[in-house]
Amino acid sequence: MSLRLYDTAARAVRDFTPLRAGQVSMYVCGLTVQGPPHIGHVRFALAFDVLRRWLLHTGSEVTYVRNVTDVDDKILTKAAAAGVPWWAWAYENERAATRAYEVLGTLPPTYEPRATGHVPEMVELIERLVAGGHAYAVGGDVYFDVGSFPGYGELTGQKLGDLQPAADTATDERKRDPRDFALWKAAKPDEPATAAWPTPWGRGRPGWHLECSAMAEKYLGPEFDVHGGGLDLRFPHHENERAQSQAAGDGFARYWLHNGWVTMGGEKMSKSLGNTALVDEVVRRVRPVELRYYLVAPHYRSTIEFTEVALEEAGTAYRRLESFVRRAAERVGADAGARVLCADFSNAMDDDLGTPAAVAAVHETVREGNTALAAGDDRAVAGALGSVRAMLGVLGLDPLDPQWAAGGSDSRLPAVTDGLVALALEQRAAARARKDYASADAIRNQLGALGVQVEDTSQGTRWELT
RNA sequence: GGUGGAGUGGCCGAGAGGCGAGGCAACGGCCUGCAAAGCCGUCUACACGGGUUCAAAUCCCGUCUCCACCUCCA
Repeated sequence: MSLRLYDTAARAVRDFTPLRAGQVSMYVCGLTVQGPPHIGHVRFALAFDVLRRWLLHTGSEVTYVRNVTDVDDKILTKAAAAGVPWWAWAYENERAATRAYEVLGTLPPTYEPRATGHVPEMVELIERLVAGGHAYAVGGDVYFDVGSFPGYGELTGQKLGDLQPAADTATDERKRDPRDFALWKAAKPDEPATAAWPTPWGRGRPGWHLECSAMAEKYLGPEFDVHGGGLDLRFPHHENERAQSQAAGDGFARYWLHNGWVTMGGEKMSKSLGNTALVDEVVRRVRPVELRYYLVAPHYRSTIEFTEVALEEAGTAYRRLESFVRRAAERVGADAGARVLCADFSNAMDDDLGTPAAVAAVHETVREGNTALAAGDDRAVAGALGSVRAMLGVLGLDPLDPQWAAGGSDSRLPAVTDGLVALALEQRAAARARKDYASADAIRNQLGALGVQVEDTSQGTRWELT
């Protein structure tokens, strides 16, 4: 069986055959860096990280481009409200996004272009569209002429006549058709001069959709394999990208993939609804790897209703897997066992990244491994360990991966240390009370050897690290 | 109004005509000095009403509820 993926454009699962065998090109819409990312913002990164890992595992090279939208209306508004330059606001939030991607163990993209770095490419693309009769300038704005592209609406099954007219009243009368969308926006007097670039149509800034068309072509060529992003990007963003690029003569994306929502209280997680959980905050209470398990185990196209109970359950389930891997590694060595995947796992992954069934396969292998562990069958333990690590690796969840191995990041450790030292000191106090000074001194010496210096004061015993 | 998606056992969460996904919780057992972990077993569900079929959670018709997009949005 080979990989099959659900293609939004086809509204069906299709066999996946890349343009060039063994070399997959992916463009994934990244974040508009207008604020720190919440759990919902980050799901797409995990979903496409799993796709990438699966492609890599099955022997493909993957060129993965994920953009950063670092100039747009919201960035300008929010930065102005905060009294900060828009570029500083954008960069601060870009760093927050990068931290979130990293803490959840996503592989870094092959390249991560910023919109502001690609104005010349965008201008060129607009020129091609104007020359081809697909775009027109009005004042300093340039609009895409939706009527000039017969395929408009095909991606999402929209008919032009059924669309609700756009609500951007200010520019309405300048458009030939209310559904025409901005490729380029003229600079406005109240916007910072630094947020405008010179073009043949005057100074201005990019319309949102244009950047992806321009950057995808620059880094992946006129036609590439996978274009991904969140569900909400289907329309208008991806419909518009597709229209621009194809009107300009590019083949553009061959498969369109969209991930589902993270909801809270039944509704899409979003700042305006106030139902968000920031990645930074959640990761303080829950180990990042457990959060990753929680977000990766359900199917990427289904909705995840974010609840504390479900998050805890995911943690428990993950710890079961982790516990087997650790115990098995102690027994037979971390690298023992062939790294072969279960057939069930591979079949599940090939079937539109069926992570739920894939995770079930991991749990079953762990059960076999636990049985082998109890029976003292080291060969079987090694087999299960190699297999489990390989499968978890594909999901980015191998507990022994250096990404997760650093125990120092576990926030519970200081409390554990306090408790352990207190425990030792209680034993020592008990020994002193019965005048067993040999035992008391032995405890003090052992603690000292670990760098814990014990001092008996009139206020009681205290300790510090030397 | 248009387009798309969802409703599954105590909970999470898959599946998509017939063989009890998986996990969490609970209960019983094995193991264990006790516990934990682990293993075995129990709990047989698919929003509602019709229909098709030997057989429907899965297909068809209808109904209800919820969500998303059509304006910025992962």
